[in-house]
Amino acid sequence: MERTKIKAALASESPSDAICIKGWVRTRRDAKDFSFLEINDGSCLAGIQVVADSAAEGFGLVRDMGTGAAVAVSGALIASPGKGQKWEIRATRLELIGAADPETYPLQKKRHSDEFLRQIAHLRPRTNKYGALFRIRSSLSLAIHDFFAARGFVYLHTPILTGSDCEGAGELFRVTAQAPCSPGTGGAGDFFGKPAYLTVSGQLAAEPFALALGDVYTFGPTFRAEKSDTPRHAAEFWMVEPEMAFADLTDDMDMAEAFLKHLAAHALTACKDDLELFARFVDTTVLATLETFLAKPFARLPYAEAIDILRASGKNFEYPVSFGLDLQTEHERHLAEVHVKGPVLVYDYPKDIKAFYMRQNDDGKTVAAMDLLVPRVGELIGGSAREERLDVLTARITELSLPLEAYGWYLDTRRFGSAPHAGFGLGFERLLMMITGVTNIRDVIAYPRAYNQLEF
RNA sequence: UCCCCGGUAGCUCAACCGGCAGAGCGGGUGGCUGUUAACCACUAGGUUGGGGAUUCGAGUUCCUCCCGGGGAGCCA
Repeated sequence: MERTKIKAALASESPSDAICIKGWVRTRRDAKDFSFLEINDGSCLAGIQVVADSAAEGFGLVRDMGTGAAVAVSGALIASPGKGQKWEIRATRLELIGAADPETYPLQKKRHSDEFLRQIAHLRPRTNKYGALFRIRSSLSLAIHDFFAARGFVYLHTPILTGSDCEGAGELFRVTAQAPCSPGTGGAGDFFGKPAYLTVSGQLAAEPFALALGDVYTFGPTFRAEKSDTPRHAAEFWMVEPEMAFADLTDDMDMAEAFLKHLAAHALTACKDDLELFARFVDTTVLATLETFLAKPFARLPYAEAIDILRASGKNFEYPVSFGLDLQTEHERHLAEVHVKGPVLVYDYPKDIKAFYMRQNDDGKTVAAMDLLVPRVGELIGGSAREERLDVLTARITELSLPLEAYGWYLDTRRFGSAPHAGFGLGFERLLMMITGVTNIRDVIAYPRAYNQLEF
């Protein structure tokens, strides 16, 4: 008999006398002559209740169908006489596909700590919370493509391997085809004949495509070798990077705001059931947070004004606040959590604390850069208008003593048909943290990679 | 890399001033005609993260290493 997914079975309009489901036992409750089994197949948060008695073929195997076992159940889908569920399956045939030894199966039908589940990342998707998390992750990934597709963006795949150590964001992982400790590592005898790295951003590769296809975006893995051992950092994470031709910083901020609102709205509607789990057990404020997000325009604050606000706050910050210094975590939190109490776009940063490619403003002091700060998560988006003027960009590269020759291809885009353009990067895992209320980035990645951590 | 907290049964945690290592859940066995965090009874389960030191005696104090969590820096 053809397998029905539990999500579809639970959504049935009418009973059925022949249905087959396959999944994993979450819990079993035995009475004297019959048993209840709750089966989950990952298609949705809810499981389906199976009632089995001696009339069912294979009933003798029920004693081995403990938590974690893979089973197939055939029977009739009937309205449940019990409380708590609309439908249940009265089994006519039970099959044990894969047993799970109850003495050694690590997952119990009780709540486990995130720290414990992190150690069994290969089994945690079988829990309600992580099943829900990864369904939401999938759904939001697709929503990202929907958003850009609806606006005529081209989805661009930029390389994971790069020879450029000047992408301007963070520490890089080196890649080699040489034996460990070989003297030729990264040199002339190595695979590429020169040092190779894992990408820290697709932006520089995306810009030329924006200046050809108009609007493009990348969505893929990104690698940072910083020894940032915090709940908000991973060595491997996914980043969304739109890049738009004929766009300035205001267009950039408008796009970032529309993008996030689209994703928040999508989570509230398309991921409703899964999201409610997080609202109940992880962070009771997540739904309200998303609704606040949608309710009004994001606050926008020039950096200089943000500095004034921080100074006027009367707060005794650990780190100094003055024009020209980067905002520290405590400052970002004050702006997003205390001052605005919601998402805030801070823009026009001093040029000395920002990357070389950001467009210089006429004041000679600032660049057209923006960060989106959100409560609890901190920096969710970083973006800018790109310096499109060849002479200004060349001068800036020289001023910073960067290797001009390495940027030949990049500067070509400013040499031939240059145009204003802008873009931003969004850390996908941080978005998931914001939406679900999960506080550790390692719990929104299937198999997290971080400093001193490379398991599974 | 720095600062703080923690590591005790499969899981979550107790154990007072240094004095016999415990509970709940989970597991096993038995019971129960509709359960749903099922319920009731019984039962097994420990090198207290590793190493060293102090002491008549260390889960508890000291040193050191390992692992986990939180904060900072850096960033998305």
